[in-house]
Amino acid sequence: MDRRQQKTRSAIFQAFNRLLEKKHFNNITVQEILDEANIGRSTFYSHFETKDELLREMCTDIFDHVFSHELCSETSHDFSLSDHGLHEKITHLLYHLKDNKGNVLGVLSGESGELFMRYFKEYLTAMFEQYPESIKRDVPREFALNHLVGSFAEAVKWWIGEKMKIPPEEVADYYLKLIGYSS
Amino acid sequence: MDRRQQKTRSAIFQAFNRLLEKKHFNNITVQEILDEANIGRSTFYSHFETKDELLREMCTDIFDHVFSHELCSETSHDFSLSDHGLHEKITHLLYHLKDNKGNVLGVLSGESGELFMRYFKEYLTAMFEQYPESIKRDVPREFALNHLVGSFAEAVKWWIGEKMKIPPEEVADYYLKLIGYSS
DNA sequence: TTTGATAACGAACATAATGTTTGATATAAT
DNA sequence: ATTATATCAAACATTATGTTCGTTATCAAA
Repeated sequence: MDRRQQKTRSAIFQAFNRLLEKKHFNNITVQEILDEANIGRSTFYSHFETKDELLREMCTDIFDHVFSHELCSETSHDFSLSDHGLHEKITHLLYHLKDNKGNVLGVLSGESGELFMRYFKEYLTAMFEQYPESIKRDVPREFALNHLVGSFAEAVKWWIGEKMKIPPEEVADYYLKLIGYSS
Repeated sequence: MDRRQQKTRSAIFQAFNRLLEKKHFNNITVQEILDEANIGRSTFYSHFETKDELLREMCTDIFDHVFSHELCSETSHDFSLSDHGLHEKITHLLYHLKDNKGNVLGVLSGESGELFMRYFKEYLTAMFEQYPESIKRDVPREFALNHLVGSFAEAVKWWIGEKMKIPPEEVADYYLKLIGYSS
């Protein structure tokens, strides 16, 4: 990819991030992004069709990074399933989120939380599906999966709201207790 | 209040509701509301400052109605706590939501659900606090309560997304199983 | 280092939605 | 019947979105 494209793309992302920390997604105009990123109007539209697509792409970038180890370690070797239990996986994920603090998490706890959460949940669904034993069987699968994903996402939101002061291991502990998971 | 005001106010609410059933809040224009309600532009703006405020007012209307029984039955007589277990209470609540189908469905769709969920969770927190046995004790109280409230709200959202085709009793069953609650 | 390709620029433009102002008309309260 | 005011329609200002186009700057490859 052309260096120029990389440069403007990342300029847009950074500008967008800065704005998202301050105001709600809906109240951010394209013009503000242009000013903050210091790029031309037509340039923006040659990269993203709409503001929504910008958010979508930014979210996938972030989560691809946060979930990268998780997913590839799972799909590449089979034995990793026994290597890493759900507890370790969750802990690992929380550490990643903690690392990403500056860029990303202001958004998640901030005003545009729901939009961000939607993408987060997509990734979480894929994750939990790799741990069939976590999905209770005396309840419809979709319902149980939705419960796991939703409650974990809520737990993370709460944790972030509490400034992540509880250690990841402990959060994982609490969560697994509440969903009745025994490794 | 002037009859004329009542008339247009309710005309706006009804029109808005009809539109919310068909399309997403964000994609509804004021013009469409005007056409559907058959009122003048300036009339709308003499009632509501923005489209968001219209949604907000409609939400409070709905919740005042849906939760009225719950709240008054709890605060008025003490014995109701022993009369109704958590299972019955949840079932009751779900039936109320189902009655409000049209309204709730529209309001909950997409990002419009944010407001709905916030109000909903406030009520739910109060509700779960009346059932101390539902809050697991080997986990910080705030974490556990957040889990109950968040996961129930998610379950309801899912249920509504599924057109409420599962009977309330069954949803209550599933949910209580997942949080490990034994009446 | 030259050259051909293309990304970025910026200004102008079309389109669409929001919200305001106006003075005339209709309807309510008393 | 009179007074107050809600509604109306139409025009208007404003703001944001997304597109177009000719120019300029930058890149990658020979």
